[in-house]
Amino acid sequence: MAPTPATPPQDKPRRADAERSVAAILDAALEALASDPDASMAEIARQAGVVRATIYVHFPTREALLEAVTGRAIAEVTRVIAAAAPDKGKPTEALMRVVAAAWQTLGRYHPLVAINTRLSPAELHRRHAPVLALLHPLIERGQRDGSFRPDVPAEWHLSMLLALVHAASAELRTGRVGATNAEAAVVETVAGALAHHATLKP
Amino acid sequence: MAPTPATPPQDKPRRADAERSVAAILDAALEALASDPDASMAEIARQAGVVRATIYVHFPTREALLEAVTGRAIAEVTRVIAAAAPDKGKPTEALMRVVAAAWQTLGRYHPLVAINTRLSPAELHRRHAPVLALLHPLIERGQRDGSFRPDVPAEWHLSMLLALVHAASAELRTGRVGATNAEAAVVETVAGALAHHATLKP
DNA sequence: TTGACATCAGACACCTCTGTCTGCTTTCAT
DNA sequence: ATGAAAGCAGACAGAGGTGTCTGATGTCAA
Repeated sequence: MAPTPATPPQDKPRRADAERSVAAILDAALEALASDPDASMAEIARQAGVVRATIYVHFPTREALLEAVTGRAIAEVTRVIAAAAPDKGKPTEALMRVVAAAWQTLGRYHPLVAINTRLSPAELHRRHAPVLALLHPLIERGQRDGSFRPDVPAEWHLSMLLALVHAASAELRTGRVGATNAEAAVVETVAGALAHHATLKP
Repeated sequence: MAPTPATPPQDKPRRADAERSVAAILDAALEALASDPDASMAEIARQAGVVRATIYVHFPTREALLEAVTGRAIAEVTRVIAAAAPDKGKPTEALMRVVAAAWQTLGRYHPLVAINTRLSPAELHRRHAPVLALLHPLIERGQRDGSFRPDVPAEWHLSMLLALVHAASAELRTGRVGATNAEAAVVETVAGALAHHATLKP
């Protein structure tokens, strides 16, 4: 319930070595939590080349570290989506443009997606709230003009979108599909999933 | 690696009260793990109205209990899917029929889906192997005849299918969508996601 | 009815993780 | 160059979890 700030930002100007440590810790957390979403602080510290206590200098608790890691990624994706102008052009085209943009940015954060699997659906939605809020008008616009299936709430489409993108990211990590095909595949899969195609109804 | 049997079946004929205990434990595990996938053995025992040690009489380890709970559901869904004849009729129609059948059976196991979120993608695929094996030929058949997008491996489609059904189940549990709409929505969402629609490609 | 099975109640050893604390040393900023 | 900030090393208490065990009590099946 507490309005925890996503990233514990540059409140106080940190010293150069502190800045380096924080970066190393965040990167290590990203990697460590990718292979094991329950990775301990000790494991993260080890990968960061840092002593465990050092983490607690910058992040008061494990939870805070998690928030910082995910917040960084979500914030970046949110920026990219906003830049892709979800409110411009035909809904289907806008959707594909937005998903493509998000996917590319997500490229740097595929490890992070594994963390999502440790969240309850409610918590997952809470963390993705900025992204979902940005997309909600687009979905409704598409439902009004018949681009997207109108007989479900917009939240349904948003959940499916989220699930597909995350699953695609996981698929990429397994190596079952190459990075080259992945972008086109995820864009079209999402577009097809939300689309309102009368032909499919017998 | 060990070929653990999904359900520790009726090796030895258990006594009537033992049978009752096992059932209560499995049901309690289902519920407990739904609200918290990390629920402890103590919590499960409490909900089952049983002492913790009793669980260990029937399930040697926590892992084994988890296997038993998930195995029961997967086995049932597998049976239902097989009964829906995925190899008969046009691929798209077969897919919709199969998804609808699976979804209905899944109805009793929606709590269980939460457990999936604690599994790595690889582990998730392992547990769903019986289901995926059953669907694999259908996907390939649909790719050959142009029903499903052919430019991705069949495994891609299977992953997206799995992700959508699980997400839909989660969506249902949040109450954001009613049970009445859910079946049609999930069926059409899946069908649209896998479909090969040339019109979407600009 | 009787003996084997199952449960209960409670304890135990063991483990892992978190968060804190205490010196001591290194590194940065001024 | 000097003091403050940051890091290291290692320890600590506390919480919570798992799996095992014992002995007493209840329950089923033949």
